[in-house]
Amino acid sequence: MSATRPEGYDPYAFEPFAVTVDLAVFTVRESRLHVLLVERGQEPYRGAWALPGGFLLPRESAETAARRELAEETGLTERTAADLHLEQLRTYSEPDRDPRMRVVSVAYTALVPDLPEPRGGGDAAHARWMPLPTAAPLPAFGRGDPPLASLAFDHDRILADAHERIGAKLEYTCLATAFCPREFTLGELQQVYETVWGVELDRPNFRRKVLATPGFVEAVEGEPRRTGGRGKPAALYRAGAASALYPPLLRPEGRQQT
Amino acid sequence: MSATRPEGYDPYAFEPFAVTVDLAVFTVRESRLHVLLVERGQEPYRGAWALPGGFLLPRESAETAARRELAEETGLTERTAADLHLEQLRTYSEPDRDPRMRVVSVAYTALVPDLPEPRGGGDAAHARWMPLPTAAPLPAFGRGDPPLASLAFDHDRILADAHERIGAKLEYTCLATAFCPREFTLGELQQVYETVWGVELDRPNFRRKVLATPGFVEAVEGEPRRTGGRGKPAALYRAGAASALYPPLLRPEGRQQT
DNA sequence: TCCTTAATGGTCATTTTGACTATAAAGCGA
DNA sequence: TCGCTTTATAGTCAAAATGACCATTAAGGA
Repeated sequence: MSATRPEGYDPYAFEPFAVTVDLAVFTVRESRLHVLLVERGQEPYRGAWALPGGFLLPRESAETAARRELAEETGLTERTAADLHLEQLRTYSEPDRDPRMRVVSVAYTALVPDLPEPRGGGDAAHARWMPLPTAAPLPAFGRGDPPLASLAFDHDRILADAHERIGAKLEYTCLATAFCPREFTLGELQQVYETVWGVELDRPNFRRKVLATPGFVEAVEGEPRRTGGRGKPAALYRAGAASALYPPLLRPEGRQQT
Repeated sequence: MSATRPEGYDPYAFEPFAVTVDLAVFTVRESRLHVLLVERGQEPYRGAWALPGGFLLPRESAETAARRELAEETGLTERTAADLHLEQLRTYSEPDRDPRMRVVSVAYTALVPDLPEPRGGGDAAHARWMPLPTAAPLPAFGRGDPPLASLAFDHDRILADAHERIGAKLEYTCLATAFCPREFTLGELQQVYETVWGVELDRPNFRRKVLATPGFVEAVEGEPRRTGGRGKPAALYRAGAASALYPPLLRPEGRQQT
């Protein structure tokens, strides 16, 4: 198919690459978007933070490898991790992205509800939830947080791509519920949107939109939650059967984009 | 990071994979969506049709390899091909997707205006534009077309994913202009939407929407085209500077999705 | 008990759609 | 040359969806 593979050329003569998966695992915690990072124990980038990930096993698909890593890094059993939302982001293959050798990495994005601190076995001991810088439009939260800006390899780029992708997918899918526990209030769901997008939304309008979208959420039988929360107890909902939002729930700043 | 990589494990000991790119190159021709296919000259799947593609060169990124293949298969110079729309679709890595060996393939989607028949050098001699089955909602066109339904490897799946992706992207990006020549009429642009989506759109409404979206298209200075076309000559437009559509141009069937 | 904080229930004006009608400007066949 | 057909364009009108607000309800806390 190319000058590099003329007729008669041996198609078995290929350049070998190492293939890995990298995970951008997000959660919403205390109105901040957090990503799961691990501290590197060896060169290159020893001591730097990086996205969790690892090599594919010989007969594993990237998806399988990603779910395995997800379970390990979050400290959940694979069985529990099987329910988490995981989707392929894109593949990074720049020749020099890893100084050691040629590594092609398939990146995945995972959305999880607020989990306990990562207590995985193995070297996940160095894993930690790191808050992402709050987007401009929101009131400035803790400005003293760890400066998340120079991860190992090209992981800054992967993280940025992942953040952008989930922001976009919240618009036209029911993905936001993946950040919530099994039962949640509309206020919590709205928090997800506000946190990921970095904007504030009008509560009544958000509620109207969500409830008007068939299959987005479904009410839990009886009672609202009372919790220690200050205001009026909110009704509880579960994720519905729909996967797409129609019409979409567009972020307000969309107008300003080019 | 895992039981397979305990502390002290040599991270350099990785399983080698072959890495390829596969291309789903689309064009709109005579109100049908066409994809570029090549006939395989050797086993496996000898004689079957497949998406064009090939191995990454030692120091090439997947993107570079994809653009190189695109130029070769379409018979365009790399310089010309550099202007074509090319974007990464996703990566396919099932262990047995290639019977010969472990191959991880990064798939790309390309959109091109109606080009002459592929006359590439090398083995692109077996390349051909193949019409895709017309989606249900449209009037049944030539039902006697080649049954595009069992491509080599997992290329059916890749093709289906690519088709779905471009359909979705037409909704919220200005991508449709990538199918058109440099100057085009609104009727031609509408054709793109109708062809990819397999629906009919209301002409005045389509026109209103496109012209109301700043940066989608811009009018060409003077005159409309007259061409042999039957009706009133249409005004000519060029692609504008915008890349996103806000609000999006939603396909009508959206409602029926889950 | 009064105040503050959220959740909910509504209203109203604007925007955006979707469905259509009407007019203009070619090409064609008789 | 005269209709007829075809495609482009200009509008109209009502329904649907959004954005901006106001009001009420039901806790928890000082």
